[in-house]
Amino acid sequence: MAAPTLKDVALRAGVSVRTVSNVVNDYVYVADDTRARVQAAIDELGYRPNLLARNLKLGRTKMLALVVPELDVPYFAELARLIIHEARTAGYTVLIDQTDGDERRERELVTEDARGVNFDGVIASPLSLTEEALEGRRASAPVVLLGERLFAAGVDHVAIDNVRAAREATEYLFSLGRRRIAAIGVQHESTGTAKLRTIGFRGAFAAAGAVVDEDLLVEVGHYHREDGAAAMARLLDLPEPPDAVFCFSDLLALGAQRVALARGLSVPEDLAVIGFDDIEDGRYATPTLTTISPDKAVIARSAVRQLIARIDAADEAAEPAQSVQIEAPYRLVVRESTQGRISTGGS
Amino acid sequence: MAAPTLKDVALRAGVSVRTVSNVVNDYVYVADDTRARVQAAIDELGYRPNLLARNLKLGRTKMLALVVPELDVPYFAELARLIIHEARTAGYTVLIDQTDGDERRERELVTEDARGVNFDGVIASPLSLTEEALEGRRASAPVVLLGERLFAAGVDHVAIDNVRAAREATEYLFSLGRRRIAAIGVQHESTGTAKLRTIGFRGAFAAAGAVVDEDLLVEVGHYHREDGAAAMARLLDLPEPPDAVFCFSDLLALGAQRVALARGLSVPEDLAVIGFDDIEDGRYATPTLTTISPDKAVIARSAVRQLIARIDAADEAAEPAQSVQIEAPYRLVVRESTQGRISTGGS
DNA sequence: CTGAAAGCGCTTACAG
DNA sequence: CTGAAAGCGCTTACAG
Repeated sequence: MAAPTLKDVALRAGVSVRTVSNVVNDYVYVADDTRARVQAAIDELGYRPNLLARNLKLGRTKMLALVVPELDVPYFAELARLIIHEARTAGYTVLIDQTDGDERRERELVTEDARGVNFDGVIASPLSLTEEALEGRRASAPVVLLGERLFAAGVDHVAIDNVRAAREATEYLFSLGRRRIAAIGVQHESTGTAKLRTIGFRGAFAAAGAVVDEDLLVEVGHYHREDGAAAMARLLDLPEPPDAVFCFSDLLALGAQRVALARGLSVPEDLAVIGFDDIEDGRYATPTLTTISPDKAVIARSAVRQLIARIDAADEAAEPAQSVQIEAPYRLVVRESTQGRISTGGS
Repeated sequence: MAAPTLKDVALRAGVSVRTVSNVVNDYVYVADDTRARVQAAIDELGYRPNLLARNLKLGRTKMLALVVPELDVPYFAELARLIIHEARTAGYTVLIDQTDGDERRERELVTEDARGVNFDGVIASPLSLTEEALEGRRASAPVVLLGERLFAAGVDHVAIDNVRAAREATEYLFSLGRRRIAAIGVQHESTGTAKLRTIGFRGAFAAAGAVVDEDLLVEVGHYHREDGAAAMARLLDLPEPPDAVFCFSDLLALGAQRVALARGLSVPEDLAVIGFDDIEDGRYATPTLTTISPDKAVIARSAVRQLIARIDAADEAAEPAQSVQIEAPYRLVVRESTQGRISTGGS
């Protein structure tokens, strides 16, 4: 009843465990007849190698940890899907650590010593990780960070140019003739994405020679639909409501759009809405959502490959190489929420 | 540079590894001063137990595998979030296996011998697993299945009563006075959810003394937005289009609704739409989506607890207990897509 | 091409 | 309450 071991197979095939191991691991120098005999024993016994023992011996697990704040945020779910796919292609399984945005857990997972642990490396999309936390990091498992750019931290990153993307989104709204342009998603506490996108937003105003009405910059606790909804409600209660809004995530945009529509506004006629992330949701909303679309496939692929390269490099005990900053492409995807209208006519 | 081991700590504290292990594992019978001395050594060395070694020794990993077709389908993402949360509460980490609906992979993960593997148990939400596959299963790791009911298979299940839920949804449409009621989501190949919901749908017709117009039953390849959109387009091209549609998932419903709106129909005036799953998406769509809402928290909690109970029972080597069928509650959530309208007026 | 043997770092039955 | 020692099931340097 106990699972057959390498030793059981060796006994049955009349060879040493060494040879069985060689067969199991497709080692080349095994005589054909030996291999056949061993394979027969394996099949008869239904032998399957014990991964736990292999892990201990080799010191690696062929598992990657993916650290995300919330798996049910579509952007993370879509990214997770791609990352799992890439990892699988490379022979790795993904273990998900959901932090719920808890900074302490993010920090632990990314900065703590991770030797002898169940994964070989970490891909993390931190919400609130500070540069200081990263400076003091003593993790032995390689880490690749997603979606932020905390320079000087000596950690590999994959991200789009958030400043430029945000500026493009805002400039596009200017180009439509909008003048009272709001932004939803500012976070003063943030060291990351929110700050960069705010800089881009302001940059577009500067370039247009326009002045930012600070009342139109709305801070949010999270990047969820409900935060977008609450923010929009506040904006619409202003004496002079906006005629366009740039939301720092598609979820914020969908929440904002919902409130605008529910209050009887026409989108885009009365209010142009643009989001960020290009989640599938926005492609089926009515109106469909204009958005900044980061190339998630490139982000996932780059992150997995870079991480695995680090893992392999660690095996060869080379000196720690320079940290790498990978810039993924993005594009502005124009849909109905800023330009078209659905065929129902209206207004 | 090498990570400190139990032995290093023992040497430094002047005790045996046994004692260090006792301290690390909070074994009660350790003298206070011994404990203090060992703890000091642990802190000085920065010792952290090697999980890989512990796994091998104990034969378990405190990891659960979650097998889902696609992580970026919101229903699975929301469920995954809850499952990860529950697992964490119980001291388990979750490893995600994404099958892309590939039946072979589903089968392998659920039915193969899983001794000496990186997880202690499996929660699976199979798309195409057949009863036969389950009959022949020789997995040693416990399995809990989600969302289907393949009786007689001797595997634990957690599911809502899909037949009753589907009938209720359909009866509700009848109660609104709708008569040409379509269904999107039929799958003739399916052994699971789709079949059960179809039965419920037909049951409502039977109860109402109405005849199902087979042209209004639309089969789909997947339960995605695009499938719902394509199905709706077909229905609207019918000489006598439906006045209501029951979609077997919210994604199908959102796709269907999008097409209806884009063609200038009013929802719910011209077409009532009801979905299944209650994903957050539907709560912010315009109009908001009426749906069957399975209690995902209960599903996640029941699944994790049942699985862990099996894992613990296996430790005690009791005889394999009867399989358990856990029925989770659900409710019909009525929103704008079947009754209200947004304040913009219209029609 | 293959064998005998060490060792990865833990946990724990057995003594005391 | 603690020690000395075996063993979980692999991989692999060392010989031959």
